[in-house]
Formats: sequence, C-alpha cells, structure tokens
Amino acid sequence: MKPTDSELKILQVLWQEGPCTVRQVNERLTENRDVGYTTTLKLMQIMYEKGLLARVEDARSHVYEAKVSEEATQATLLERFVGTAFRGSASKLVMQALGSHKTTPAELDEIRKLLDQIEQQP
Amino acid sequence: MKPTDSELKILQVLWQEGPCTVRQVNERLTENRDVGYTTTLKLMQIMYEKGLLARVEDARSHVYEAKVSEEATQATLLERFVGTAFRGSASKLVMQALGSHKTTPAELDEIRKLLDQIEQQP
DNA sequence: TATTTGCTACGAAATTATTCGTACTTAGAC
DNA sequence: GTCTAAGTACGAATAATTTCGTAGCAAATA
Repeated sequence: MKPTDSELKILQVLWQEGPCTVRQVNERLTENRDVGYTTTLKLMQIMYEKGLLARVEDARSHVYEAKVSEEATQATLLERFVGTAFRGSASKLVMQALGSHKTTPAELDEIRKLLDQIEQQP
Repeated sequence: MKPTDSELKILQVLWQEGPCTVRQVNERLTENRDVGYTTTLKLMQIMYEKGLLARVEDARSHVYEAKVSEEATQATLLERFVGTAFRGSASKLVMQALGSHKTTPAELDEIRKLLDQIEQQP
C-alpha cells in the first residue's frame, strides 16, 4: 500500500467523487494536466491488481472504487515521510508545517485540543 | 532541489557528520543496506552536478559537503508532501502526525508555544 | 622501480514508473 | 444487419532512478 504519485492522484479523485468509471477519473485528471485515456485506464488496472481499487464489471464500462481509505493512506505515507525526511521526528515536522503554512484559527484550536488530549493520557 | 530518496539518504549522512569522503558516506549507508561503493560515488557525482553538494578536490579523495540545509530541504519536501498527500491541508497533516506518533511532553510544550506565537500575530 | 591499493570517471545495465498505440469487443445508432 | 463510438486488455516504448562494471590514474608500499 505505497501508492505512487500518479496512483495517489487517482485515489484522490475516487475519494472525492466516490465510485467512478475510468472516463470520469480521466476527465478530472485532465483538468490539471493532459493525460491520455489509456494511460489512466492502465494505471487503474494496475491498481486493481494491486488491490488498491475494487471494481464492478457489470456494466459496459467498469466502475472503480478506492479500496483503501484516505486516512489510512495518509497515515502510511506520513509514516514513511517522517522517517525519510525528518529522521523520525514527528514534532519537527509539525513545527515546520505550522510555521510555514497558513492555518485558520479554528484549525489551530483543534490542534490545541488534541495536544490537551495527548498530555492528559497517563 | 527535489532530492530523490537515495539522494536524501546521502544528504542526511552529510548533515549529521559534516563533510565526508565518498567512502565515509558509503560506510554509513552500508550500515543499513548493502550499497556498492561506485553506486554511492555515482550518486554523489550527480548530486554535485545538480548543485546539491559542494566538493573539495585538493586531496586524493574528494571531500563532499551538503550545499543545501536540512531545514530548507525539509521545507521543500514538506511543501510537496502536504500538496500531494494531504491536498494542501497542513492542519490535517499535523493532526495525523500528532495522533499517531510518540512525542515527548517537552516537544508538545514547544508546539504549544509555537501555537501561541502564531495566534498572537495580527 | 615494480606492484599493489584506492580513488575518480563514465557508460551502460537493471529497475521502477509512466505513457501510449493497437487489437479486439460490444452496445447503440442508422 | 451494418457501422460507428466507446470500452477493455495488453504489449511495448519512454522516462526516471538506481546500480554496478570497467578503465585509468596516482599514491603508497615492497
């Protein structure tokens, strides 16, 4: 379950839109960058073989669905990323992320609550 | 300056150890995974050409040094990562990171201070 | 001085990821 | 019924990354 960059883009479409045909996914992808239809098709077939996607073959065109959740995938990717880029230090990453990104007061509040919660654990 | 995974591993050695010869870097890398000497050499040559490393050729064996700082590189990588994996939401990433990683009370405290600081800005 | 040792440079193989062309199939329009 | 449009499957070209073999050079050693 370590989707590549291209695979991740496809997953994101499916997470946002729910079940989609290849064409629907491809149309969303082409909004940003030109991608051939068969390119998207091939990728989704590979992802299906890998178990990243499920599909229903009933209809003329297959309908695909993400088989992994966005949260679980983010957790996996984050784990790797903290390890490779921040030598395992999650707090360093958090500091960097908070320092250089715009976050709304509401989000900051939520983070603060999470901190409270963590510190209260014995 | 988007180092690949292998390049990042080399940079990390140089950040930790300071200026090193290829052999020194290679020895550190081999602690984890078998890497041929010329593999490391080639990579460091490429990184030199890309401007990621500086080198001094005086001695018999060249001495290399990271030309990019760890913090700046982490910022770049984080930027990309937030974009690709968290659709730009830094706060979501922060929540995930705090939730699933061990952080010491001291680190939590530091994060809290940073939050204060951010919120006090007009 | 002759030989061994350790280094650089560099081409190219191997691997992984991405992209696309082409063949084949079938539903629907005519 | 025939033709076209839209789909799948799949092989293979391309690109990016990683790996390594080999050649050549120079310092250290015998």
